[in-house]
Amino acid sequence: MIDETSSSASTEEESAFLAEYDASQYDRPSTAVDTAIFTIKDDQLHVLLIQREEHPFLKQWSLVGGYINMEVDTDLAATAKRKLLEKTGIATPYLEQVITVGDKQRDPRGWTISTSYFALLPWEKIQLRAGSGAQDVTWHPHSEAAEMSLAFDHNHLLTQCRDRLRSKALYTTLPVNLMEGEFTLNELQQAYEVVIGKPVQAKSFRRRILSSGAIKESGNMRATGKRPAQLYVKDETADTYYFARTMESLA
Amino acid sequence: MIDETSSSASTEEESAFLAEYDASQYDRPSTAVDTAIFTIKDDQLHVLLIQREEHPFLKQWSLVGGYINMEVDTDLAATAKRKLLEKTGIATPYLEQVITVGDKQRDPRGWTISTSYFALLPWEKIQLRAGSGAQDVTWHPHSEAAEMSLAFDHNHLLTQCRDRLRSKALYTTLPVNLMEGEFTLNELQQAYEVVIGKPVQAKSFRRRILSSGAIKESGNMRATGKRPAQLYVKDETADTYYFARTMESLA
DNA sequence: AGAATAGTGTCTATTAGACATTATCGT
DNA sequence: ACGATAATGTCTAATAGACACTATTCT
Repeated sequence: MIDETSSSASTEEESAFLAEYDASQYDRPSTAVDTAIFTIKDDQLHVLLIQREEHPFLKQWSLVGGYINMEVDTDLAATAKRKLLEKTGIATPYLEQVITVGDKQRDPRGWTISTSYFALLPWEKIQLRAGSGAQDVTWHPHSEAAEMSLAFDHNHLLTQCRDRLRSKALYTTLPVNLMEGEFTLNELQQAYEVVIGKPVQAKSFRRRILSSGAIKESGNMRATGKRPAQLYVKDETADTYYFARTMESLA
Repeated sequence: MIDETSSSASTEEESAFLAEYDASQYDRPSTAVDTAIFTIKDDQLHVLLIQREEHPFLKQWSLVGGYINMEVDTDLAATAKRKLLEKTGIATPYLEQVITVGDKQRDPRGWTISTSYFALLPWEKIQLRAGSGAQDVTWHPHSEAAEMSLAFDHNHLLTQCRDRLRSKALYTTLPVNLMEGEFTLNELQQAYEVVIGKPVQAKSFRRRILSSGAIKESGNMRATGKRPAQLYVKDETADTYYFARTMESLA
């Protein structure tokens, strides 16, 4: 059921309207994109933070983000990816939009909007790049970051991103995105446990993961002293798998 | 772990910076909020659409939305609620943020952002208000709306909202928000079936809902011809309940 | 009694939890 | 053989699906 007047995205009348339209004449909130970049390092969930070099919140730590550049960013995710590439050198992370906040209070300069994402990176891949002006960009254990006073409402955004990640780890194969190359099932299980914050049953875990199709045997074994472990790699053709039941996860 | 320089949201230096800051000097995307307002009417999922009175997409149907008014809207949800109140007279619907889209193409005037929400309303409560200028605001069956060519990328936003609603109906008590006052379990089951698009097992459904604590017996019975049915009301003190397992829903 | 709608009994199927047991390595 | 880590066997628990069956009303 197409409306009669619908397909006219370029009538003369509309062209005239657009020609006179001045995009900058109305007051608008400023718009940013902020990403909680997660990785696992030393058996702990870490998040990448940047120390601000400008007001407001000068010197305070913040998520990786910045304003949309309407010249170069084709869409919102492009802004997130651009900042991520600048700071970590990684172009194609797992990236998921979480929540958009916008109000009068979160920035002392007035009404602002920020769309938050979280990214998952395998630690091995990362080579940090000092930002312009030797900006301080460093990994913080999530537990510590959560206790810090971050810039803007980034504590809130970080919590939202963290909760989403933890919750999805209970019923999806998302944490597979934290792995790189070949890995054992026990290593993947550890990644899950770090994300969830609790141990999981090895047997249940293996049953679920292996039936999900998210990973496949690499053919090789890891010989680390005792009984060698089967090595797996991500099945790049597989989407994130959603289980019909959530894991309870142990006390 | 508080950074030494962190709590200084009002140093002299920062005050000076803020005083000189001119919020309008930078180019920014325009920012809107659009809501898919859902209700069930005649055993079909309906969505409220508005016929646009302005360019671009003049005369085409769109979701209920509009620009953020930085003067009156305290936050993003306030914009959604303001528009919803204007069109439906309802102030406190169930409202959930779904996705934020932003790119160069979705509006011919250039880079724009829209944050989408969906709202759930019981049909009985609604009294439509013709908008300013006798604007055309009407309910459309979702199946028809999905076939129409909506303004901007509202087909995409509608799909996202619809998918989120359907998906959550399989493992939460969200559809309870579509009910008003007293209702029978069969009526609630029908609401679920309309949202999901498939029939569900009565026995499983009753087991789940009654164990969720989302509703409680009203004490009254509905006498509609045959065996009378127990009437229930929402338990307003209960949050949306998340089941540990997803319903399969029948073919 | 019969029809219609409300609601239950109960059996099966699936899959997670628990945890004992076996498998395979290095020394 | 022993210790350690990898992996499996298998029993129980929880809950969804299927569907026959009972309950309550009206005519």
